[in-house]
Amino acid sequence: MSKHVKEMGVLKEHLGKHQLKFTRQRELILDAFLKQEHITAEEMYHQLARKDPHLGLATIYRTLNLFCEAGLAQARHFGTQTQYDNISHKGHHDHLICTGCGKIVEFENCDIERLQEEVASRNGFTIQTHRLELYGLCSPCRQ
Amino acid sequence: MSKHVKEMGVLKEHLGKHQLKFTRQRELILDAFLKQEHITAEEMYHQLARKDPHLGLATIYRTLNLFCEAGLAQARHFGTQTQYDNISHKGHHDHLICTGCGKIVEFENCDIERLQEEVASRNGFTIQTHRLELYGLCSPCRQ
DNA sequence: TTGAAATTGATAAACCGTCTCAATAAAAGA
DNA sequence: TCTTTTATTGAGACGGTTTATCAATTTCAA
Ligand SMILES: [Mn+2]
Ligand SMILES: [Mn+2]
Ligand SMILES: [Zn+2]
Ligand SMILES: [Zn+2]
Repeated sequence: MSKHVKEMGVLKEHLGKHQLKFTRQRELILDAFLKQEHITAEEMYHQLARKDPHLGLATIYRTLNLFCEAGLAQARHFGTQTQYDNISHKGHHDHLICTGCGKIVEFENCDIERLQEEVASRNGFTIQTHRLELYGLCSPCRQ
Repeated sequence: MSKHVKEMGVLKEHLGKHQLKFTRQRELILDAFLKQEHITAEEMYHQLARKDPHLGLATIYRTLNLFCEAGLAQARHFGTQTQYDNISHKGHHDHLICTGCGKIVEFENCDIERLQEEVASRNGFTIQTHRLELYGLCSPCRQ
């Protein structure tokens, strides 16, 4: 009856290719992760403490990093902490972040991405990844 | 005979407005900072150890953060460390970063900035700041 | 020159994420 | 299934970076 069948498949395929094992913890953490857009290891730790009080913080970190390698998540260093971004069904995207209330809006913009390529090639670079964050005030926070 | 007269003025004005004092350390650190495009506190600490072996690391951190408040620097959390970006005469700009050799190229692109505004207003946001980093390989690093 | 107030340097502490390692669990083989 | 191998886990130690603390010192306005 578990949801996230497709993503669980992605994880299992990655595990298979790397001689890794499918564990109760990995299943539990993936289920919780896929319900979020972004989450920190610490947040997930507290959230899962109810379901399994013995789940260690190190396991959360290890598992979220595993999800990154499997292409389900993407780590973003955000201020002092690391946010794990759920990219399982969305793929790449960038973020608008309200400095008032902390709200995060995801967006994609092909024109910007194209101009990025232009800037890169003009400087002799080949882009591998990028990071774009717009900080400002959302409509409610401006009153 | 010191250079950086203009920036020293900016600093002094900020100090004056906030009841802060102009010290030998602040002058020394600003002079060193303005010779760099980007630098970490640790790098500056080692660099200045020759001129003043007693300059404390905490003072470097405090002073670089002060420069941010005065609008001379901008902190960017970069991996595990904080880079202080010299924006005194360049103003805002973004970065191309080579994942091979670590080289950083600064750039400005009005078209991208304009599209960012568009994205923001379409989502009801007013942009205060943004952060755009393009990661890839520079021409030498691609062989 | 004096004195209030800010600053400094040394170091402790906080914080975040990784590492270590003995115990446990998974899965492959018999 | 039972056995054996190998990966994983959880607890806590650890390491790197930045901030907090505080007594001594320096700045600067009066
Ligand atoms: Mn996102
Ligand atoms: Mn720069
Ligand atoms: Zn808001
Ligand atoms: Zn390079």
